[in-house]
Amino acid sequence: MPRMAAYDRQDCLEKAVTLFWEKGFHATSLKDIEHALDMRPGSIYAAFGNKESLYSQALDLYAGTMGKDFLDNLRGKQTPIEGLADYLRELGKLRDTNPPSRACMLVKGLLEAGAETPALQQKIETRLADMEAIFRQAFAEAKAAGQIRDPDDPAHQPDRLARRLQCEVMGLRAFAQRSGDRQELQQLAGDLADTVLSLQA
Amino acid sequence: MPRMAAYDRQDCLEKAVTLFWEKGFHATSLKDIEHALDMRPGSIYAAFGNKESLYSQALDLYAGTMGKDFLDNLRGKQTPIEGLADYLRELGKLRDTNPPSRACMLVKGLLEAGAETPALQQKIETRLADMEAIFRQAFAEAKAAGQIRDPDDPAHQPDRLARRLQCEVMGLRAFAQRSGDRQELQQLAGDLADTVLSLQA
DNA sequence: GCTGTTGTTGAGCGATCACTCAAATAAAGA
DNA sequence: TCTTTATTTGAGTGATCGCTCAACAACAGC
Repeated sequence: MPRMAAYDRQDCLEKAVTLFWEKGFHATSLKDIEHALDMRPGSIYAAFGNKESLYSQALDLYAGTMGKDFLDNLRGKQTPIEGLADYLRELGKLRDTNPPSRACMLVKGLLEAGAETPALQQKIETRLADMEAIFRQAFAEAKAAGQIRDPDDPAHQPDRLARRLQCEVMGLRAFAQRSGDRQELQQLAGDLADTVLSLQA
Repeated sequence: MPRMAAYDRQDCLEKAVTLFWEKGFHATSLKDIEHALDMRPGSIYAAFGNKESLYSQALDLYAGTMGKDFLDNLRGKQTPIEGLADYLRELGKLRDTNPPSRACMLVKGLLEAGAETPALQQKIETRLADMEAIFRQAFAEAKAAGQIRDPDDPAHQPDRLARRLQCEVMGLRAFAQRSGDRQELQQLAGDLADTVLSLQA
């Protein structure tokens, strides 16, 4: 019957992630989007709604990909704890592999989203809570497997460890946004990873 | 001779800090600034240059105040290490005392500043490096006083400890931007503070 | 080829952006 | 009081913002 869409939706969203991740929501104009997606305004609005909606969908794709990558990374590691430590260590290499967007897109969004965009705020909070839950689950599995030292220490409960890990990931990736020495970042990531490893029974 | 300025420069910059800190650079319009400073465009441009220059001067005031507050906090504490730990613990209360801007303005700027504003990028990097140096100095004093455990551990060198502390402060304050439970933030800050305390000899 | 349906196009909408400048205004010295 | 000099004012600049929509183009069934 009708005409087929000329664009690939997933491909567009990936390009939108790249663009928004780098420039942020406010600094990205529709001109930028038109150029990045190679689409004209009408098509963009027909496909994704408006700028905020496109950003929101890009956030979903980003968060989903991040969560999936994290879980993939955990699988195949000796223990959950070692997997978590490795994850931090990997973030130390982020400087070389992923310029110029190193900070977490969710954190960038969290710090940028104001009261004028409550829907974005809520989405970002939800996605961050999702990540925290994934971390908590990993720590819970480690604890269930008896791999956490001092399991009765209240500071070693999965939820507290998860929040702390998320805090450190946020900090590390914000730190990584700086233009400082490559090796210093890797060293910092290693130090944070060692802290996680020291939790091991 | 001439007419005196009707505004107080320092007072204006403080208001600019509050405004930019909350809304970020891009989301703050000149209308917002006119209203916050109670000045008309011409006066603003005569006094501070342009929007970017005003933001830059606000960053300076913010960073200076933060550094000063941190050093004031260190004085009067039993040991440097305890002072650093207390600083982290205090950040856990940030949720109640300082809404709605909890994340560090420098970090917000770092994640927002793009290649279009290299001057801002540079200023932010410099200011973050200054903060890192202040942290390093505090750890160096602690080490000189023999208050650091395992002083030969390379991970316990002042520069590495400083970077790690800055990373954790960045993370904690980004985390604090979330609307989550008040007590959870305080708990997280406490856990991070305890990690610092565990460095003590 | 024709028709019906949907996707694509891009000129252009009103609003807002950062910013300017000539005129009005206020204070200090003559 | 009058002149001089600096500051304040706000209407208005061109540019860009996010976004719309009537016209056009492409495909599937007939």
